[in-house]
Amino acid sequence: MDPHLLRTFVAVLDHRSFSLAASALGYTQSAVSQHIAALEADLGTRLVERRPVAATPAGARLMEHAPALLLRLEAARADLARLHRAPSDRLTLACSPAALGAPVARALARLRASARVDVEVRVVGREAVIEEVLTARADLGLLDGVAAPSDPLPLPDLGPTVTLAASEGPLAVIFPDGHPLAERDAVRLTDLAQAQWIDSPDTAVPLDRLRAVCGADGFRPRFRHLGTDIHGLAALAAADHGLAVLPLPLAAALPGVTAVPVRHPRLVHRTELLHPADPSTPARRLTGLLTHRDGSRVHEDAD
Amino acid sequence: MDPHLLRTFVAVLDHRSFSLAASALGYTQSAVSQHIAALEADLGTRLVERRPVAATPAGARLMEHAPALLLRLEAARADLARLHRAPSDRLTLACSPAALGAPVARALARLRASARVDVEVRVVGREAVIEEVLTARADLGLLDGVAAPSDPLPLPDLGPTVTLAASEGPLAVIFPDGHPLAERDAVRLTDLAQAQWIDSPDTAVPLDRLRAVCGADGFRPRFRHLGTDIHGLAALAAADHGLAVLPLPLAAALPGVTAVPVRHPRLVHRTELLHPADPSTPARRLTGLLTHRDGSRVHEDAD
DNA sequence: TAGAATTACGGAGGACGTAAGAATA
DNA sequence: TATTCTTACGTCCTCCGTAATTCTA
Repeated sequence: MDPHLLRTFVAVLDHRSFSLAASALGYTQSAVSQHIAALEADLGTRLVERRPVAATPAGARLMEHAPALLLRLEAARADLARLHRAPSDRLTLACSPAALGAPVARALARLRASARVDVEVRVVGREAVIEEVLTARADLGLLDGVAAPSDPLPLPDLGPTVTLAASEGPLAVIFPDGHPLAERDAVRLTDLAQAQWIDSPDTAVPLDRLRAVCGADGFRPRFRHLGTDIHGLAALAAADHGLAVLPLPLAAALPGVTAVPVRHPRLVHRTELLHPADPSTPARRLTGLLTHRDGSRVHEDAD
Repeated sequence: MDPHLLRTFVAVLDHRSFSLAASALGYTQSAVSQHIAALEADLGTRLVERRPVAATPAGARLMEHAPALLLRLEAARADLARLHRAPSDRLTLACSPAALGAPVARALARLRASARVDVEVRVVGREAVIEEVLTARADLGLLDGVAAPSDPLPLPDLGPTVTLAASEGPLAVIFPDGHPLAERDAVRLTDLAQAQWIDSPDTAVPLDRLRAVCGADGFRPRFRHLGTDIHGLAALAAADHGLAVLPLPLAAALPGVTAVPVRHPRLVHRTELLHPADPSTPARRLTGLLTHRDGSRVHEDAD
């Protein structure tokens, strides 16, 4: 279970090919073959089916461990490296799309007004936000999702190196303009379980999360939208491809769609701040700006 | 960051000695010294101070990663091994002390009545429960704690290999018999923040958890009780060394102390079932018995 | 039969033990 | 000065590349 072997194991299954994995990792085919053989010998099981290359049941099980393990390993190294890097005026913020709203933009403006700070915001998928923070490619992360009021978002293990802060606001469903339900003051999510939904796991609230949080079946995806582009999602929703759940302030400003608040179940759109154990000075300042406003937390509905 | 190096790094800090770590791991002193040197070279930082042996700041940081990392690695291996082990009539259950109440005992009785199953229950500390399940030394785990009603317990990352089920019941504070507050029908935890508390992190509800869940400071430990022995804790509480929080049904049966229900904040004693992805047949049956009774979940207060 | 994984083999480098050398309490 | 860690060095073993071999779509 040498991490090198795990890394090539993951690469082999990702590429569905020994040779492609080899060139991706800078090895020869032969080395990759030996890695897989060594791993299989070590674990006493066949992990990969060849021709075509695919995971055996045991390999699939290992694939549930290996990427997380490698990420944690890299995170540990990045965490140590952070201890010794020079203090910087640069702030890199990894952000899921719906977490980047007006409050964050304003907090960044205040940060730049108060000191000379170069800012880089990277809008990426939810899992990538975690990855960027853990590996110190970003100084801070902002991750949005849906939860019961004042509950935290369910996050995978972030290790000892990050903590959380949050803001909360109302949720909305976006309907195409003129849709019968777009007239409503509010909707119940459970009434819409059987509607047409767009699954946009990185941009909107993922449908499996809606299912979990509503405790209801339904929310079956008929249309999948990959990427981190809220406007594109709005265009799809406007063209009646399906519904999606977004934070209300953001959804209300989208063209071609009407945002209707979610009334039931009682849920909020929540943003968590992923905060390394040992943040840079600009990161610490932004954390202060984001989590305190007149001594209380930022609420998006305060806008 | 070879796991072998991490393992000796952890052993060195655990033993506060290179030579002790070496003999514990079956290496020579020299090898351990080389391991530490290699790790320090790899990470570009001094990790341990010698004479006396202690962690540097960077080493302390690494110690927040390394044990979890090694556990996850062992967990992955154990998970794969589980796939290929022979079906067994034996059930090993790892259990935190306050999770082992009458409902669990009865479920085990029903299991044994319905089939020939050898049972082994290991009562261990909370962290050890997780460890035993992840490394497949136990088939199932039962872990108790305190949370808001219907909230899950905050658990560290359990990987993809385990899921949870739960039972919930009321909480109580134990007072020495005859204590003025022992007459009450109920108490508010926040009123007791400044009282004398016994910190018994593995047996009762850990004080830091009380602090977190009450959102209040206080609950400062003056007396620490290590081990997994509820009766011993009761003896200490009866002798007026301090208070502790336990599940009500269990606390009510303890000698020398009076159990007073916690009314506020609204909290429950919750038990989570740690369930491997691929459990043995007896484990699956016990899970069924524990999580369903007449189609609903077990509630300890149903007794 | 061509594309792709495996096996054979050799050289370079790494890992660990023995033993001698420094450092600190 | 005794204990404990470090360094030097030799051996063995592992790792990876080249190249020949086997497999299968």
